[in-house]
Amino acid sequence: MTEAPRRQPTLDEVAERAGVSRSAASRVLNNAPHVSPEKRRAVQRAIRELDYVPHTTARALATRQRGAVALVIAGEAPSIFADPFFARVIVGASAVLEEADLHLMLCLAAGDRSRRRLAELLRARGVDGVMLMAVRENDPVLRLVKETDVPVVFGGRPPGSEPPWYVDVDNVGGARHATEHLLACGRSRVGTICGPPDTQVGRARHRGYREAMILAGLRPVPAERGDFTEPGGVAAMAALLQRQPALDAVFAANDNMAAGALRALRGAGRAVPGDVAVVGFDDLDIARIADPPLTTVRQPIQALGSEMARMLVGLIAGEEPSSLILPTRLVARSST
Amino acid sequence: MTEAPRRQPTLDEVAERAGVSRSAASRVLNNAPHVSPEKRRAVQRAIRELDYVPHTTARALATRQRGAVALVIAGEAPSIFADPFFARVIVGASAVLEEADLHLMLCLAAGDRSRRRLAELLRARGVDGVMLMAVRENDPVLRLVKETDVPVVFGGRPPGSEPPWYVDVDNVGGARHATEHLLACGRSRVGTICGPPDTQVGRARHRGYREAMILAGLRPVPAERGDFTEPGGVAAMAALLQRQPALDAVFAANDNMAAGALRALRGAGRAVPGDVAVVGFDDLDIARIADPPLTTVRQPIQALGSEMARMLVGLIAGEEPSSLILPTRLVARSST
DNA sequence: GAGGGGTTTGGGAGCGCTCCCAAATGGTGG
DNA sequence: CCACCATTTGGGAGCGCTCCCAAACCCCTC
Repeated sequence: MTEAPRRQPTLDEVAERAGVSRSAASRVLNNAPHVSPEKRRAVQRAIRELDYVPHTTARALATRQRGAVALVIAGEAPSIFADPFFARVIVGASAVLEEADLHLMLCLAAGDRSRRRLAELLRARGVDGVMLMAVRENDPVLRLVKETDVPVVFGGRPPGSEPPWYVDVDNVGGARHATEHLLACGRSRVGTICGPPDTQVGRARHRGYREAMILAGLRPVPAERGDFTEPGGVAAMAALLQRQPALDAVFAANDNMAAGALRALRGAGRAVPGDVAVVGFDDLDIARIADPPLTTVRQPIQALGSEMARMLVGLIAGEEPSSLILPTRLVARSST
Repeated sequence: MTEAPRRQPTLDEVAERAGVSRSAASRVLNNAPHVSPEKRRAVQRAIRELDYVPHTTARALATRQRGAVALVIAGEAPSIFADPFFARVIVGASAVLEEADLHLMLCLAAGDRSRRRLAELLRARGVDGVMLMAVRENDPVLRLVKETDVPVVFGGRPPGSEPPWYVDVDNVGGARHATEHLLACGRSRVGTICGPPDTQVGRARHRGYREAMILAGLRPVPAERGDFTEPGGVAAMAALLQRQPALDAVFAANDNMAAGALRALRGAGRAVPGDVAVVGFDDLDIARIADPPLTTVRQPIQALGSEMARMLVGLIAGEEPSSLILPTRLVARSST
C-alpha cells in the first residue's frame, strides 16, 4: 500500500534485460533445451534481479492447463463438510498436490447454485482434475462429472455405481474384522447399529457384519438403523436393547454412534465391556476420549486423501492407474 | 471419453452464429449496455444453442482478476488443519463466496515449500484476496502477506500484532463470562487450564479468566498450562488438583481440555459438578457428548468464516470495511 | 435538408505466456 | 573452402477474452 503500484515484471522484460529473445527466456523458464549456457545464465540472473514470477494465468491460457485441481464434496448440505473426516483427507491430499505443484480448490457442491458453479468450473476448464467425495445415489453431480473431460477420482464409491477411478476404504473387511473380534472375545449375541442404507459406507459396513456372523454360523441380528450421529447412536442402542435384551455385543458402524451406544448402555445399567462389548468404526478422537475408550476400526483417512491425489496426478499425466481399496486396522481398547 | 474431443465453443463462434461482432457478444455476456435488444436476443440464443461457457482463464487474463480467493492456514504443521474448527469456518465462508461468485483455494501453508508456493500464488496474482488463519507470532507468512498487494483478511489476530483487517471472536469476553458463571454458581476457588501462551487465543482466554477473578475481588489461581488437547487437559487437571486440592471449579480454555479435566476429575474421585464445576470453550461436539455434558462458551465459528469472506469480498470491491469481533454465548449444561 | 446530439457497432490492440517454424549460426567432412 | 547437418535463435501467431476508440447510425431540431 505504501509503494507505487509497480507492475510485476513480464517475461519480455526479463528477456530484454538478459539481452535475449522472449522465446529463449521462456525456454530457460521451463528449462527446455536449445539454449546456450551463457544465455541461460543471463536469463537466470535477470529473473533473480527483477524478482520475476511467471504469471500463472497467462501460462494457463497458453498451455491450456490450470495448475489446480478441485476437491468436490457433494453431499446434500454444505454442512456435511463439518465432519472432521474431510479435513484429514485434505491434509493427505494437499501434501501430494504440493509435490506435484498443483493448487487445491475446494467446492462444497450441495444445492443447485453450487452445482451450477461446479458445472461452469468444469466446462470452462477451471481445473485440471477433480477429486469427488460424499456422492449419494443418483446425485446430480454424477451427471456433471460424466460430461466433463477432465479426469475425476472418486473417494469412496457412490451407492449403485462403480466409478472408473476411485480410492475407497475396505469397509466390508473392516466391519467383518470388528465383528469377528467381538466373536473372538467370546460374544455370540452380537447386534449392530448400521448407518443410513442409502450410503455406500452404511451398506458396506452392514454387509461386513453379516458376513462375519454367517461365516461364524450365527444368525445376524436385524440391524437398528442410525444416522452416524451420537444421539442417533443413543436412540438406536436403546431400541436394540429393547428388541434384543440378551445382547452381549454391538458393532456400531461409526464411532459417533458407538459413543452414543455407550451412553445408552450406561443409562440402561449395562456395564461395558462387562455386560455388552462395543466396537466402533473410524477411530476418530471421540473413540479415544469415550468412556471406556472404544475398540474401533481405524481407517486410513489421510492416506485416502493422498492416494486420491496421487491417482489424480497420474491421470492428469496421462497414466492409467487402477482403483484402490485401502485396508483398515482394528484398534483394541477397553470397550471389548 | 466416448465422444470426439470437441472443443468448447469460443466467444467468436457465438458472435459469428449470432451474426454480430465479438465485442457485441462480449457486451451481452457481461450484460453491458450499448447492445440493441435484437442483437442481445440473438447472442443469447447462440449462447444457448452452442452451450457456450466463457473461458475463465482467458477472462482472468484480460480483466486481471482471478475470480478466486485463498484460505490460508498457516500453523506449524499441515495437520493443524485436522482441527474441525477450520471445516466449519469453510462452511461459513464458502456460502458467502458462492454468492459473490468467487472460488475458494485452500492452502495449508506450513513448511518452507508450501510457503514458497503461497508466495508465488500471491505474486503471480493467482488469487484476488486471502483469508489467513492460525498465524503464529513471527510467522514467516506475515512477511509474505505484507508484501502482497491483494487484500488480506485475518481470522483471529496473530499474537503481537494487530492486522489492518481481521475478524476475531471475543475470547476475552467469553472467558470472563465463563468464569463469572462459575462464580455465580457459588464457586470461589476457581482455577483455570490455559492454552499455549504463544497463541492469541490462549492468551486472550486466560486474560478473560483473570479479569473476572479480579473484578470479583478474588485472587486468580496460577494457571495450569495445557496444549488444547484432551490428554493435555487430563495432565493439567491432575497437576492443578495436586497444587490446589481445595478447588471447586475449573475454567478450561477449550472443550478438549475440559473433557480431559472431566476425565481426570473422575479419576481423582471428584464429582462433577458436585465437587468441582467445569466450563469449557468452543462448544464442539465433544462438549455435548462429554459426561456430564459440558457447560461451555459457544463461539460462532461458521459466522467467523462468513464474516471473513464478506469482509474480503468488500475489500476486493474497493470498500473499506472495519474489523469485527464476534460475540460468544455461554451454553449452560450439566457440568456446572 | 444539413447539422448536431446520442447511441450502436465492430475492428484492433492488448493481457503474458507458449510453441511452431524459418533463419542464423557453428562445426564437420570431403 | 564450400557444402551439409545439427543446434540455437528470435519472430510471430496464437490461447480466448475485454475494452478502447473511431466509424456508422439514428433521430431530432433548426
